[in-house]
Amino acid sequence: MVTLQDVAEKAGVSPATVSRVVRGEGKVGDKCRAHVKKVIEKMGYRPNTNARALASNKTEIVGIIVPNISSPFFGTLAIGAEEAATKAKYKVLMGNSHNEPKTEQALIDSFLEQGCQNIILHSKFTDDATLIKWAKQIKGLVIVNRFVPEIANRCIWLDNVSGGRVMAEHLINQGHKKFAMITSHLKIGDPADRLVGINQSLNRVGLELPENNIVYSNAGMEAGEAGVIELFDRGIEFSALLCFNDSVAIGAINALFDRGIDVPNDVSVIGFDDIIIAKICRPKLTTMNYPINKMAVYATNLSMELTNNEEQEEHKTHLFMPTLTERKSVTKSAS
Amino acid sequence: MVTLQDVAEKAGVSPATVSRVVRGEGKVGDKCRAHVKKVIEKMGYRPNTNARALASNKTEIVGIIVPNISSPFFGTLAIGAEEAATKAKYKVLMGNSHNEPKTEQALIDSFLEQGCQNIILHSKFTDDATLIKWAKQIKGLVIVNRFVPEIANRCIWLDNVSGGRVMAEHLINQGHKKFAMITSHLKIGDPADRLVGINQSLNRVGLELPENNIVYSNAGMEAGEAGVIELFDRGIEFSALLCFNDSVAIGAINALFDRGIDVPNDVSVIGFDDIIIAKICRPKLTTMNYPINKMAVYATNLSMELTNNEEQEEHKTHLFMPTLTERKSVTKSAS
DNA sequence: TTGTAGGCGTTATCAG
DNA sequence: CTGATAACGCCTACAA
Repeated sequence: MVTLQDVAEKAGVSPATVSRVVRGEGKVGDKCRAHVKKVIEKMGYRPNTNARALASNKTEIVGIIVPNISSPFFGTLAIGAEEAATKAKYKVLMGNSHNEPKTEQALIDSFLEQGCQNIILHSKFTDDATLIKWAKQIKGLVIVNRFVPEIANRCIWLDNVSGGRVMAEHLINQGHKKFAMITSHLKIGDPADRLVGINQSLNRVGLELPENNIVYSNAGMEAGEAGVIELFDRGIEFSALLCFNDSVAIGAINALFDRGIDVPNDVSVIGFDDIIIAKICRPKLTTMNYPINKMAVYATNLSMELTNNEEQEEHKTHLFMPTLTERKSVTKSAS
Repeated sequence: MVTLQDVAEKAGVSPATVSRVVRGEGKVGDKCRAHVKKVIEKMGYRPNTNARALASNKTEIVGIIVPNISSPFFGTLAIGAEEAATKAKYKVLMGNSHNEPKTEQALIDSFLEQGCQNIILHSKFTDDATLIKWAKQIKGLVIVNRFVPEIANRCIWLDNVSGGRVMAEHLINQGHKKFAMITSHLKIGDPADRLVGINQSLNRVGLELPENNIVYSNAGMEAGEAGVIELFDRGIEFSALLCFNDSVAIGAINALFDRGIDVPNDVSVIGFDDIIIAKICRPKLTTMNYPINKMAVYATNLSMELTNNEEQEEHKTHLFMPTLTERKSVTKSAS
């Protein structure tokens, strides 16, 4: 392994000078710099990241913590973060929390131990207080998909109320009047916000989504299937079904299909997230696009700015808007 | 930050002793050890990974390099590797090669720079010679989904010939006689091996897959759609369609559906990989299960054994078998 | 603009 | 069994 020292000797300069040209900082004469660069090239010198981290107490690593990277949504998040990190020559550490706060804490500790001060965190079950504590000890901590007022400027999140509003409006514009919904049993956060938006749009035109037309469950495909069955058991009539996310929507469509109900001709279904399978399923899903990739890129850049002492407006947060993606699962109401 | 020194002073012993108890190596008196441990606990000491790496020239990091972690297949791979790594208290570096050898090389360099000697690599486009070179300089390099004879004991791969055989057999057992296939345009590696297996099964019972019944394209959903159209343009008749992977299969099913052809009643379709969407699509896909998660776990453990100087049989490779997963896209032939 | 030297937190080799 | 004491490779004041 070639060290800074080796290069310095070969080039006939001091280690300090080589260090300067490697980092591109400090004053170095043009001739000298060119010469050193050539020697570095020739010897194939690569700085030792660990030594550098030890001496400078800094690293160029961003850590990504998500529930499960194999889900398309988080995979997309990870790709965005990785892209931004790689572009800045940062490395990326990855960890799956499986939605367990304990695991999350362990990952944070592990990353910190590695000297990683840039962490992109997607956390739904760790309490605000803990997040605030972490934010204090981790300069580059950024939270994705959650809003914590005390650390607003570290939060990159989505306007779920607006999302709910837009999806309901679209259905209204297609002439739908009878709605049902399959959403998450979590009564706070995203699901609740979307419901607020949906009701805003509905109420404005004198329509409503009766509580009895809402099935609360978890957020997977099975939930969509079970949700449809539950709605039928309750004897609910509806021409438009709002789903918490695309997986739920696809499960619902399958269950409807099994009962001989065609989507979109008999019932319209709308999803949320716009994950890859929304383009693959049949019918292709009309859904709200969640710009998670862009958000991840943004979050990563923000994190790096944070650790590089770049000026950040403390009293600002980072809110993204979901947008309607029209495909084939929603159509005009027959009535 | 609490250092080894701090602990040593507080405990009234030398740094060397603390280091010994931290690492659990070397001889330390029972009393002494217990006392030091208590102090460590009380002070909340965490070893500095970078200093450790610098001094010992070892790290506990495994690097994962895949084309694109947001695809379900690679996401599943990553989850398996991460799980095994985390269990051994290793950290995980992640990189996406996007199938570009240059990017792959850059990632390898980057990981090496970090001191990472455990690398799980999924590479299809880097040549054997380069892989062999890497294997020489990276003690814990393990290749997933590829066989390179010279470094056989570092290769974790799938018996694609057997996979092809099994999928064809299943179709034969259902009474199918007219086959078509949409596969990858790569004439070597996985696609070719599967084709060999398919032909073995077919030939044994006097059947065949004529070259004209094969469409070569890439491996995405669009390829499946285009493939079906191409087959019809050629006027091919078939009751069973073999697809290179699940995405292709789903694209094919959609294209068939658009033409009023029902799967599985009119045509049976079989996929490969058994990614998550195989359970989600309609009809649920009959496909070959690719145990990529297990393979990733295995690969990661092997990599760690390799760097820990555990005995490894040089003349051994690691071959996994795909298995048939029956769902709803294949049925008995009408004829 | 360039060089010197001390230090970052651990490991590991010797003595004792 | 325990304790000094060099490394490890690089950064960074401080000098020159």
